[in-house]
Amino acid sequence: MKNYKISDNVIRRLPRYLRLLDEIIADGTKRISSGEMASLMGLTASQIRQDFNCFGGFGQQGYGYNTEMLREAVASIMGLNNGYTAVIVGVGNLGHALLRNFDFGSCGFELKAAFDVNANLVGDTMAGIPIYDSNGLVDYIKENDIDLALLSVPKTTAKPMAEKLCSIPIKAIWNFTNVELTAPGSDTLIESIHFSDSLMTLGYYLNGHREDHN
Amino acid sequence: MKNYKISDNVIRRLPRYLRLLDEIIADGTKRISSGEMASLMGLTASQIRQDFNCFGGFGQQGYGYNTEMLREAVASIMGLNNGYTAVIVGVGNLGHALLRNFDFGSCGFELKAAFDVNANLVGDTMAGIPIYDSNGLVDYIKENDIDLALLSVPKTTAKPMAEKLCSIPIKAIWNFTNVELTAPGSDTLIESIHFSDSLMTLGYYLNGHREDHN
DNA sequence: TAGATTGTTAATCGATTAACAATC
DNA sequence: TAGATTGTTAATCGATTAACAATC
Repeated sequence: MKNYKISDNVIRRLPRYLRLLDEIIADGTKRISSGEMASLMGLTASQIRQDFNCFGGFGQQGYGYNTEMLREAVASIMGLNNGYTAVIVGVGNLGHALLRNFDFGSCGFELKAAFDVNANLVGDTMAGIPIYDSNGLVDYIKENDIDLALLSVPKTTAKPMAEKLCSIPIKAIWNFTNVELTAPGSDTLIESIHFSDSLMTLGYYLNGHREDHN
Repeated sequence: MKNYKISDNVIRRLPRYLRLLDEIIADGTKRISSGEMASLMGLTASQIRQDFNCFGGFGQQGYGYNTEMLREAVASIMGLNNGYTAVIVGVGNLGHALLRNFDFGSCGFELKAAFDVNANLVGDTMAGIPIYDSNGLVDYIKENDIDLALLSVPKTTAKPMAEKLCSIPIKAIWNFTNVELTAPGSDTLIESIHFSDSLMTLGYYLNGHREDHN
């Protein structure tokens, strides 16, 4: 593993490689060349080889890449076997849907608990996940050494809650609140899913600028 | 409006500008310089001026930008006033949550209807939105000239459903299925929200590579 | 071995940053 | 007017693509 900075562009292609590899492994494909991957994904073979060589050589000249070995290498880079732990903060419609639907395990995370202020929810168990009172959140994170908080509270409480989490500090926040969050003076990583940014981007391309999306 | 290609990087910053502008307009700020925006957003003043100048000059030398004018300019570029129409395809947990929670209007879209195969849901109205049988989806889109389908069906039906939508063709698909979709031979725009890509990226940065996220 | 395909260096392309003249 | 800040051109930086020697 090299020490120089690997660009975020490369990192964000890794999950796509993983997705492709899972698909072709399920089909029984044992080996693949960078050229084949390229045409399946709409990238160049050069770029794919460059990407993997940021982390070391996973291929073999004249042969290509062993799909299962490559899959394991990418999984390991992404920390999929690190047993990260997560909690959900805010069990409204969206938190609820993610709790029930989202496969944390396939991303290397174990969902341990959920937290809400709503007394009607507190004490319940949903899909095997206990829902606790938000008052106990900070202590729970400290005591159980939780890595990540999925933040799905209402917009109005997003910033104070994020600040509280950063001050623990928790290692990472996965932000679904559609509020721009920063972690000044804290090491907490913040990764946001901004639904509206994504939809507005589509609005732009629908707005007569469709030449070149995808 | 220029005719050369504007990069996707620029487009994806526009919603962030909009978010900032909404925030400072709410605070009563009437004008702002590129330098002030830059420090609030962690960008450079140069980049901000370059971004806006892709679409024409919205500022005034010696003064800066009028926040409300700039907000309107960005909104117009993103097509926020175009009255786009949308339907939800698949009313499971996630589709349900988006139907109830997500503010389509603030992105320039009007949610018209939802579709599902589940007979228990068909005929209901949720948050003012009727739920119809999926059998009627294609006709509904054609007859009502729907611009966008939010795709939140189970993984297994994602590809065939996407193909069906592309063959109409619908103008855009907003893909929440976590399946890689393409629209070969069709003009349909596809924009995907891959939750797991986002979470795996966090996994990477948690995995001892934290130097430089954000 | 000959053919294929990687790993890696070099060339190109595009995006960001810096600089500054124009101008409000 | 003088000061401030844009719009825009030029310089830099980084990412992608091309080329090819290494090697399985």
